[in-house]
Amino acid sequence: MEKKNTELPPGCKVSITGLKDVQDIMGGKWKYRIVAALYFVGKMRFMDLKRHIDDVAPKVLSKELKDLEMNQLVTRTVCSTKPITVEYALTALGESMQGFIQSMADWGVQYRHTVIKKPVGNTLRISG
Amino acid sequence: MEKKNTELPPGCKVSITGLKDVQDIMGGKWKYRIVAALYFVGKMRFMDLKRHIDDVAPKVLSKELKDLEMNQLVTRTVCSTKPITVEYALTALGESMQGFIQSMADWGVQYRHTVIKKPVGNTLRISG
DNA sequence: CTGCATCCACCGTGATACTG
DNA sequence: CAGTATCACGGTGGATGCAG
Repeated sequence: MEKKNTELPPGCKVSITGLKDVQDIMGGKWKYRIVAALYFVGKMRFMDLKRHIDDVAPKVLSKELKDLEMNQLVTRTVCSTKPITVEYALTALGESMQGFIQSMADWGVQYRHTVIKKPVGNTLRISG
Repeated sequence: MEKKNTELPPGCKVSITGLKDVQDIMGGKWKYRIVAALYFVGKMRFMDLKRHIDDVAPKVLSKELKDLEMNQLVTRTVCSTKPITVEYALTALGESMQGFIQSMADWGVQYRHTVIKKPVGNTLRISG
């Protein structure tokens, strides 16, 4: 099995594997928004989350949450209330993403300022 | 035009717009790897890049590069050599992404350690 | 309220072959 | 060498309806 020359220089510190893992875990259109919402708002029920996040289709939200739960970034708690409700919350692991998510968002804001030159709005809404 | 309740708490510092911008710009399967390769290896020709990055199909690599160029993250320089060659390099803007890309990759490595519990390899190849 | 089932349209990705 | 053309395929996201 022939190895191709895919080596990076010795000083290289970035892990492509790490990048790919993150892309797998956070793939899809909504995961970053879900995590951000849960981080800043705290645990939420399904419909609250849905309303916060641009009215994503329930099927899609459900799937995204299931993915996040499987990867141990979110917990799902069923409350035995009258009509059943379910609460979602970030795990410690999920919260630990805030660091680079923040960096990413900040870069995006900076990019918008310097390149797109259009306002960010007031950066305080989940949708838009 | 009815506004939905999509407000985040006043202390919120993350910009969803910023996140979406980054997702738009860096969408697709290969862009992070391309940027990482160009960052650590420096300017490269098309085929070199292709070889570095897991032998991605030329059509796909071409498209990704065109996207990155359009968003001013890479430059494309045609060299009038015998058979024409083209060099791709990061712009300052592209290099400025290294910060959060690094954070993201590091988080991914940490995640792999604590959750997947499988080795990262030696983190020094673009593919794999 | 939650979220699954079904159906469907679209796009991203990929293999291969070909042109300048 | 640096791409483009063509074709094919699967996954993702979305609409709607229904079930626990």
